[in-house]
Amino acid sequence: MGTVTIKEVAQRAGVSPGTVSNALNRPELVAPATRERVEEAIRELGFVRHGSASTLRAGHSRTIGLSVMDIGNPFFTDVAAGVEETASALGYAVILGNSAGSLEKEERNLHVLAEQRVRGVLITPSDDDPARFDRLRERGISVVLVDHPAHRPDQCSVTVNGEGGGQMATSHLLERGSRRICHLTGPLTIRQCRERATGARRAVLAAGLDPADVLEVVAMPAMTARAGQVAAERMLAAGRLPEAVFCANDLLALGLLRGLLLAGVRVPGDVALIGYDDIDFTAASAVSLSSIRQPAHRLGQIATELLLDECDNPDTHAHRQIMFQPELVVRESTGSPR
Amino acid sequence: MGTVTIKEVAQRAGVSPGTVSNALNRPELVAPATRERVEEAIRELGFVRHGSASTLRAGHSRTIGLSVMDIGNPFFTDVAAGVEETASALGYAVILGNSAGSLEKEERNLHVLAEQRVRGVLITPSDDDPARFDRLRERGISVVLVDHPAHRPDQCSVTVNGEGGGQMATSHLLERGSRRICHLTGPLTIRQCRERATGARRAVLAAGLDPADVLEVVAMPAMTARAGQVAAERMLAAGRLPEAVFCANDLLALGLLRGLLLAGVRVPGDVALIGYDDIDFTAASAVSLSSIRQPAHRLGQIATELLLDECDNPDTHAHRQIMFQPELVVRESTGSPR
DNA sequence: CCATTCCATTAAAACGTGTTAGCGGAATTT
DNA sequence: AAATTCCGCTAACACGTTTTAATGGAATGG
Repeated sequence: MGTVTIKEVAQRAGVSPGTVSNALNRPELVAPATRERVEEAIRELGFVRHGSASTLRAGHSRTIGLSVMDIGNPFFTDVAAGVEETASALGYAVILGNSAGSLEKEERNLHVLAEQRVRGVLITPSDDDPARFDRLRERGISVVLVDHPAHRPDQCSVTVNGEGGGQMATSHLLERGSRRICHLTGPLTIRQCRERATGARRAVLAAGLDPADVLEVVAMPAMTARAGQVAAERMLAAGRLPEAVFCANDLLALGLLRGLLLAGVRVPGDVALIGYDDIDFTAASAVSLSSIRQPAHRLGQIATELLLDECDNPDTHAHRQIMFQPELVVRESTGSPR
Repeated sequence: MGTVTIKEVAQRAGVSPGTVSNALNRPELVAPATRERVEEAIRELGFVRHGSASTLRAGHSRTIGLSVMDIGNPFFTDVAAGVEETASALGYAVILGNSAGSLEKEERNLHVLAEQRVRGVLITPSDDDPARFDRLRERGISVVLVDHPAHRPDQCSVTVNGEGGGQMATSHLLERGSRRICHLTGPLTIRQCRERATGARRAVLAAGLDPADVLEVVAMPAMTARAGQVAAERMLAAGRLPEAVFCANDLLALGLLRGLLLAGVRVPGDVALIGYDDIDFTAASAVSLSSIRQPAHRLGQIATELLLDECDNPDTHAHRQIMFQPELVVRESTGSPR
């Protein structure tokens, strides 16, 4: 009961199991008439191919793994949506893992993915160790890094220029006239945070100014709205507000914005504010938020295409490190002070 | 090369393949000394169990499927996070599908999940047809409905009381003194929208008022911030603003809020506003948004526990239809007019 | 000391599919 | 008409694991 196998389909269609398999996987090998009979038998019996048996015999599966750092962050949600859309269109299933920033959890996820013999893995790694994925690749599991540059030429990666984005945001604040800028960011162990900070510094230098005078970097332990609000409270307690804040993340920016507004600080009048990621909600916030837009959805699409190309055409595949350019979106929070 | 099998591990440890399998799955059957040898061999060779072979032989996998309606909606993201967390803790992998509201896509997802022989499926179905999942259950794939009530006692479901939530929101507006209320919602083909609308109506009746006088229902084709802003523009064009708006969704509410504020309408002074879902961003919006909180993360957790219990203890398992109660969260957007 | 029980281990048979080599017959060429 | 090529199909094995029945040896009881 329950499971109907390829054998029963064969019997019903009056052919051998091998022919049914061919009709499914290499239809051009089987005569139109028999193919029709097989398809009818499949429909009548409600046959569904046993993916595990198929994987076992064929040596590869129709699934890919996706390991992200924070499924709660809309940026990663957008990436995930792009991945799911592309993979699904090509008949691949996506196994989702949320590392939540924990290296241990990430390792556990990768182990599960290895057990499932996924065709490949898309991952936003929590650390910088490039050797960590070698074990996977030795097993024939391709790896594409998402939002993290590959260190070596034999690996694909898809990123957005973080230094460029940081520079863009900071230049915008400088052009606006701000000369005391705070860069509110997350743990500097996170590469994206480091990049954006570097970009900020570079923008100050490019303007012929001394970072020591102009730029103060404040790193919070988390990149959440909650952390942003805490940062606001600290700034207010310290007494001396910066003229502008560049947040490494829209969530931080939204929290900071809320904290400042609650205390009666005017934005952008007293403090200008720019975030990063341009998530959907920035436009709807108290003061609409200027931000650096990243093509998250597209990132997911391209990463998936790269991965599946690497899987399906291992010999012709050329490893690529693709870097998208972010885009400055100016809204009210850095508008001219009224 | 690459794949190291149970056989090689057995050879290295000087035992038979069967013993290695036992050491992995039923350690109590093998003597401590040999178990130690086996574990060492596994470590040395970097052996990873072939999940497909295991599934094929054992007849069931360690994966569950999750099919949601809109991965971009923070409510579902929270659910997904709860699911991933719980499943992962129990050693299960989660295959993610995004139906994007399309029935056809949902069917395709379910087919993929059936092929993968997932242990069970968590689904937020796009329609009301209860028979649609029978085919899955015949194949031994358990189904738990998420955010959708089960019609039959032999099926688990986890929901949040939508009528109650709708009533709660509307009563709150009525108590506040509003007598011309607009209910802004999405397609009424969506069950959640219907429920909330019913709740709104019931609240009006419970207050001894006539819905025809008090309540106007406006259904948008989508439940996005964009749609909310369009709704605001229409209201303004129509000239006559309601005293209060109950939105079936925070995204709609945020969009509406933005549209109203841009036109100089005061919230809650001219129009009071309440949303639904209480997503993270409501607190950070222009005017912080009153909303109906749903325990999304918990929903995901419980649904997963129910599903895995049904899988692991099919005889003792009691099907349950769990309904959570939502919670009113009052913020500025329904505060007393200044 | 023999019979019994118990324990740790093994050999071998599945699970459902993909694939390879080969077979018979029809179509084509000599 | 015989020889060759081609086409559509089949038989049978392999993939890596789990599981059942069987095995041998140690421990226990009479």
